[in-house]
Amino acid sequence: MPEVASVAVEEANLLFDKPYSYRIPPEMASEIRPGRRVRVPFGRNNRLREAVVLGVGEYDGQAKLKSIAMPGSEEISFDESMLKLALWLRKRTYCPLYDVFRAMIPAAVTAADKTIRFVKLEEGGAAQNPGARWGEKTRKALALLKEGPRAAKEIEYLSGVSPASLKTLAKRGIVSFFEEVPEETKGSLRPPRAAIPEIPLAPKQEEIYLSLQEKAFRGECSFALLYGVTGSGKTHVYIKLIADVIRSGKSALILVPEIALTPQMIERFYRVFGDRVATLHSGLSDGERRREWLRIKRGDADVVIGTRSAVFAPIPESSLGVIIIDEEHESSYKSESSPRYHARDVAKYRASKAGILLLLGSATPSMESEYLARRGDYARYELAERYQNRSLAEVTIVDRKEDLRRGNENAVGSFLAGEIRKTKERGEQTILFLNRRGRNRRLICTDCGASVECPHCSSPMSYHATSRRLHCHICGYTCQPPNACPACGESHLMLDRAGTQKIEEEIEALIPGATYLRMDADTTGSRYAHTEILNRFRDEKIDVLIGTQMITKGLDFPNVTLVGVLDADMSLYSPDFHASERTFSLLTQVVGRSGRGEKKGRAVIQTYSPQNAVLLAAERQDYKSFYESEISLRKALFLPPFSSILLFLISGEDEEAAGLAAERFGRRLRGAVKAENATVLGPAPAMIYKANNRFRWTLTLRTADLRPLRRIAEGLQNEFLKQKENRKILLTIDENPCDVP
DNA sequence: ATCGCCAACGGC
DNA sequence: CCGTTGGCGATC
Repeated sequence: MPEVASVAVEEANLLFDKPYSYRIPPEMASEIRPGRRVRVPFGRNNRLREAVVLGVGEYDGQAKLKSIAMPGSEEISFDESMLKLALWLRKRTYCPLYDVFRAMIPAAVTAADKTIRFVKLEEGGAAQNPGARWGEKTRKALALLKEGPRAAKEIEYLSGVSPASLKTLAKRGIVSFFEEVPEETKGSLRPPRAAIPEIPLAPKQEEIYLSLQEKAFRGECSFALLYGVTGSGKTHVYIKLIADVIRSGKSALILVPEIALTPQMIERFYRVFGDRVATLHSGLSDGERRREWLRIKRGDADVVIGTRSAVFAPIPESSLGVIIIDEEHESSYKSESSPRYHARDVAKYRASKAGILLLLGSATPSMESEYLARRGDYARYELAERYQNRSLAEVTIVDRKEDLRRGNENAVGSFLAGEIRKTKERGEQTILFLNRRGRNRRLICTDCGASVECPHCSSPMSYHATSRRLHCHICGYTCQPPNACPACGESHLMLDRAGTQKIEEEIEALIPGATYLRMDADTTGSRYAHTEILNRFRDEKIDVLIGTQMITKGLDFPNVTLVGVLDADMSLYSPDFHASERTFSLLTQVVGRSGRGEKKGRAVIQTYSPQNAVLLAAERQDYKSFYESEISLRKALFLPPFSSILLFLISGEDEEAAGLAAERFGRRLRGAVKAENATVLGPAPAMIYKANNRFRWTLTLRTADLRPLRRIAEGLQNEFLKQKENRKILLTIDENPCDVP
């Protein structure tokens, strides 16, 4: 019987993060095993903390040890394979051990069930206030409550009634409050388990499917990359493969980027696999997330679809049958907070341990995956034709300088305006894409030209129409819009028009009578606004949909035959070496929204640099030539996939101290890797130099082989954090970051 | 992080 | 003389 357990404790700073030993009380001895979650007293005040058992052993009688306070539930623990995965992940994420465990099980699952406040109508309550005349909001709230009890927050949200008036209603005995654990079963209803329908495949799809099927059932690990142009029917191949896998009694794990953006794809899986589907994504409530996780854990669902963190879905290694990553090039698969893992790497690990097929799919494969596939590390498949022989959209690049020369400063150029008009006349629809990567409306001083910056970050604040406040996207700080410019003191602040708003005005002027809808951060405030806008666009045959990043993915409207990209240059000139790759992929995706039905699709790309090679490749929708020119550039510059990158981020509240610490660390790093095949750049100020009141510096290391450098980097990080002069300085390390910090 | 320990400093 | 303050070290 084990007497001692070594555990990873939560909220341990990197400075004192290490395995701690605890006695196992005899009555717990039979259930404590590696991977089990427990609570232990920690520190001088013996506050109970969550911990995960790493190993068990005998007590040598040497040290004085505290005892485990209580075991966590067996169901919500880590099996041996997941424990191993956690330790593997820890070696490449440079974070406290418990962070890795925390990322692997959703907080909604591990947290003790919380009750929330509900409201219900009191029996005969209304009779106590005969003839009472309520306000509109109160009447609406009471009408909702007639249907049954509801969460107080929900009532407030739906009716607009204030918490105070609800309280008043309770005081008068008309309603009453009670606390309850929210139901787990609430949520979207989906059809019951259905017979899986036959899916007709085109000959090329069939050929690929059969080859993948052979790999999937070979009983050993294999990796495959499916390159398929937009609309080529990759999903059909996935579904056939998944159907085979679950028929054989195993489970399928499917990763998609930000699921909220592809409700159509999820719908499709529900229609085919019914209640065998479980989803894990950010749009779920805590209760739904907990329910879905437990369904997977209990084996009640064998088709798991989710975003990045779903790669940790609790499917036992022996039941895992296939992993599919759709749109594998998407950067949202890389976590940008601790632990900074890439879901693709985790999927590779799980697939190789389980001895199964990992299938990566994309219309614009990442440079890394395409490189590995061409080298023969992955099997490579190609779907070059659109499903049912629909042709790809015809793309035209328009030089914006032409319009400017003629004095036309509209964002919608004359050629594009003409195309929109023709499309409208044919009774077809247009999508206009504004490429301003999450940039929101700013408050600008007409005197000095500065935009209002966050007081804690070197980053402009953005105006949110829903709250009528300024928000900082870096640190989350919000405030009322100031009256005077913080930079020059003049009170000439003006809200710039939203890019999409400006386009609306132009459409009105250029194409009289055209109907349009706008989709951006301002119009998609609530959870369902997204779907609502898209449904209206489709059902009411709105002429033009104007939107930002959020309209690029997965939309499938057969009547859309024109797509306009207003400013293709925006993402092209960024300091990140991924810029070309991102722009090409973005344009391909946007263009792919056009001509998905039987009608021919068109696309117009407006740019100031019409000779740019990336744009020209996008015009021809020629992934191959894009890849070939980009890969030779990467090779020449010793960039991934020819090298791996370690990014060191050093930050401190004291500007001078942070800079000096970065200098010191730079010298130390260069010294430590002298014998390795590595180059070090920096320290350089981070892109966002000040964030959250901290001044930030970066060092970038490139190497052909990461493996020997992991231990060196971890050692240097430890050494750095232990030094007194670095007391208030943070050092984080990111392997192959996707975004510049 | 967070807490307790000890040594230095200061008001009366 | 005793109370406050701040650096230091440990966390099983």
